Amino acid sequence: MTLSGFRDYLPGEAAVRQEIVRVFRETCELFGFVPLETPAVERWDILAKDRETLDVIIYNVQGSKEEGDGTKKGLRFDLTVPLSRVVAANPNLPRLFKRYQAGPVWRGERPQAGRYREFIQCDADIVGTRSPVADAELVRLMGRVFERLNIREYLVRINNRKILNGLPELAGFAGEHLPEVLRILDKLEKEGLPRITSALEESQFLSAPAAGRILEVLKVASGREQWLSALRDIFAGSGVAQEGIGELAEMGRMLVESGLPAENWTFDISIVRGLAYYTGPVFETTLLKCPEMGSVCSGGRYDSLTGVFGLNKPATGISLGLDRFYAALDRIQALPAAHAGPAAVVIAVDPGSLAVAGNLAADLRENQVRTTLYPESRVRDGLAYAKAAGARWALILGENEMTQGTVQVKDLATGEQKTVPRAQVGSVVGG
RNA sequence: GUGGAUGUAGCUCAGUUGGUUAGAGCACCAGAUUGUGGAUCUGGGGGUCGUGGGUUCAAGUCCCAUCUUCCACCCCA
Repeated sequence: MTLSGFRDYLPGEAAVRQEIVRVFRETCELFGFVPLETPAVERWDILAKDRETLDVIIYNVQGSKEEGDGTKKGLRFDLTVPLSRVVAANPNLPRLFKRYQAGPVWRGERPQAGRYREFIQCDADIVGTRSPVADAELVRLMGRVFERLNIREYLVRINNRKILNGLPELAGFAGEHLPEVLRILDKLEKEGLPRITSALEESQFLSAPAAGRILEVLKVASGREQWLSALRDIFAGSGVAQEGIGELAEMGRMLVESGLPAENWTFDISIVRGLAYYTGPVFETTLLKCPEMGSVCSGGRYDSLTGVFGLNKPATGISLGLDRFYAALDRIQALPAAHAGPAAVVIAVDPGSLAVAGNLAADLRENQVRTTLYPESRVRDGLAYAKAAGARWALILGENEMTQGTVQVKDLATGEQKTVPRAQVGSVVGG
């Protein structure tokens, strides 16, 4: 029995999860990223550096009696803060640092479907450039991961915090109330424009004209070229917003050139992102067939986070939530196939044949065939194991075969069985 | 963290206003078949009814607590 929000992954599920991570890693390397690994446990002041409110979700780590020091520590709740720490602590890293990392993180929130207390994040980050080209590369990278997993029906929605930062100026409300306003905008997709409209109109922080200006922005909602030009007009007087719009325009051009299909991305003013450290472009990805699972992959630019640790470098990153992604794919029956378990099972008829069977298994493995040597000389059980394990071939040998120098090769998919000379087994099973 | 549902065999579930040794299908195991799985037949094992208390002559059924999973809020992958 596991703790609430913590789970075991039995082989069938674990194999598929690892397959997804494998695709993620390969794609990252194809995009020129290098791996990074950091500890699960971090000093508390590092984790809580950016936001005191995060305290509520950070797991406390008591440490052992033996270690005895009073350092307060906790489990990492994301991979971005540790990355920022590493970057700040290692000034000799390449000026342009592209790293990927897949590993567990912990958050003490109430579990729900696709939402756990321990979950794996697959992160790709680019440190050392302010160019929106980097943000576009991250979106393209994750698009590639989706494509390789045969997921075509997904949508990356992109916004820029700089545009949202122009809202107080545009609508005429105090900047300190922006977080409240953003919380309302964030619910646009979930609750719909009518409810958001009344929420804005009823807000204590907003005058009627202010609410009206915000609604004007909301009506543009999402789009690509038209969206950009509409916002350019609305935010004509705001320098920050214009800067943000310009960055998105460049991102958009790069996405088009990268070959990301137009139906897979859009700009959307209601994408906010809760984490406070975002400063520029932000993105969220949902599976169109499973919108109720929410964002399975998201991220954004955090140009000032490394500064918190003493070395100021711009950075942008994206993160695929493996567990939620898996839960969503499972729900829409789109999980990738995973090859795990033996392709061939070698079965000895009698104890005297086990050694020769072991030798045959070694040969098959030498030929890259995933092979189990059935450890007992019981044909019935060996075949049952082979079937249950999903193996394609059963290779049976006993005294008769040993004297003839042959092996019985049974194709478990068709039930066909034939006598094959020992030397040819590799070509039959391998091909 | 707040509010609300849920929990019976490995899985999906049934179980009548509390009333004898708690059932079904699938799965599993054994035999028919001591060198051949998946079909068929016959037989079989398996549940302290999530856990712990309480009410009652009697609790799967009622009450309380606790845990799990799920839903909403919050937050987010």
